[in-house]
Amino acid sequence: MIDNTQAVLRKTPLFASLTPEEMQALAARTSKKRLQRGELLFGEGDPCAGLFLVASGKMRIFKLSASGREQVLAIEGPGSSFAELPVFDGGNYPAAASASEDAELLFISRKDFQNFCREHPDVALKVIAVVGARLRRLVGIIEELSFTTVRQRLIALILQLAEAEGTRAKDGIHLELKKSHQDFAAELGTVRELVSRNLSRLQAEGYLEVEGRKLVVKDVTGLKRELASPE
Amino acid sequence: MIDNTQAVLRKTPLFASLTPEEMQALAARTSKKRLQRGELLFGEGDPCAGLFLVASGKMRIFKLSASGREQVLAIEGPGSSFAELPVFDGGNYPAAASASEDAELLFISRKDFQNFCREHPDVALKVIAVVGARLRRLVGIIEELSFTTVRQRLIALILQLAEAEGTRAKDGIHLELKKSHQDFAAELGTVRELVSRNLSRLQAEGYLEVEGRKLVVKDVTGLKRELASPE
DNA sequence: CCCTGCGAGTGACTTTAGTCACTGCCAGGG
DNA sequence: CCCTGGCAGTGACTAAAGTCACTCGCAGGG
Repeated sequence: MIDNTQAVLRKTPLFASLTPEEMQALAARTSKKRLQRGELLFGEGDPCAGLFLVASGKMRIFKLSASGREQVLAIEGPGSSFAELPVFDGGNYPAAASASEDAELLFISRKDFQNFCREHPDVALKVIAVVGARLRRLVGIIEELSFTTVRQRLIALILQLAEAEGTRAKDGIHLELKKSHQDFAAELGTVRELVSRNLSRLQAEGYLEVEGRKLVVKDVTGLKRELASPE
Repeated sequence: MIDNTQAVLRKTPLFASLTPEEMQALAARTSKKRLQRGELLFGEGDPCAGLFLVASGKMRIFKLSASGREQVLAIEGPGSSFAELPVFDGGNYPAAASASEDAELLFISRKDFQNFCREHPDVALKVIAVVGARLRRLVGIIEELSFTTVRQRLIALILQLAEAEGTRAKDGIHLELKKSHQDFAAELGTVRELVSRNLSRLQAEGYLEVEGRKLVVKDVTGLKRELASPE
């Protein structure tokens, strides 16, 4: 499993450009962590211990409201890093992280990472690039929350999933949902019931076929039209 | 006005730690720009020309929706920089920027700034810190949009303004609003009418005294209670 | 095999948000 | 002095969003 560590580093944009020796050095400073689906890695406001890399599985970065609602900020898969930021500014984690699938992580302590950055200035530039991408995504979330309806966000999410993991058939694109409505609601910034209802409604309107967690997207262009038109 | 340039650099966190010679070198590469209140500096999606520093006035960074609504992402005053990000990742500006007050800016072209960063690795670390702060603010906006009502956001904004620029009197904290309801609506992610209505309602409930653009916050603790309690 | 618990679907309802249309106010320019 | 244009307030309405309270179905554990 140890040589695996370097493979993970190589797949992570932050470190992909390191020489084998540098990787070796860095790999020696990582530790492993396993999480089961649903397990919490850290909570919002926890002091920042260091940086995490996703080796396998998926991590969910989210905010939790006083009333128990969740808002997902990001879902990070293999090759992604997260919590880079508090490592630098010394603040606490601004959001919580839990495993949305069983996951394996690599951990690098704050100190080690900071030292490493000082010795490898180009890594700092990579950090900026990664953080920049994250920032763009957050701006996207704000845009969606501020300008669009739950219905539109749901449609956008479905189209995205269909594109990414759907299989084309002659009656439409088949798609298997891997999460509960609850989870989708958290990603869309709403509640379970609205996901359920909007799915039903989209089905009633003929855009979709819903059967349990299996979806058939029947009218992609129609859905896209829904996104574009203001009503 | 030219020596002024260095004063601005010194006030900007990104460059505050440079030596006088470095500042000199950098100052030589900046150009000035003046904007009148309301003037647009760049639009969303424009290709990124470089980095801007605020010398005086205020800049509003915002998103514009298809239907004409605005959502403010940040307001940057003297000493702030903005558009650092696209400088690095080469993408377009993710949002638009306009002057919310008459403003003077310093401009540094993408190339110059990149070269400068390469020669001064510690500046790159500063960039990370600045971007980190920005990211935290965006997460805050998402949290507000997702979890709170317009009413609560308005209350939070008023309390913030009262704290920052209000004057204490025995009938409450006096506060002069410097922007239109329209502008506040854009900051809160809603529409003019709701700002107007919610202000009236807060007055009716005895929390505020509204008279044109003059506000008297009469019950700070009551308002804070409104923020905490879910209803 | 029953019980339990989670996830899903839905009806009925309340509350917020947003839209439209109009009125009124005031400041500045012609 | 009138006209115009930007800003503010509000009534009346529609439409989203969210809440509450159930019911149903199914999978797993005891």
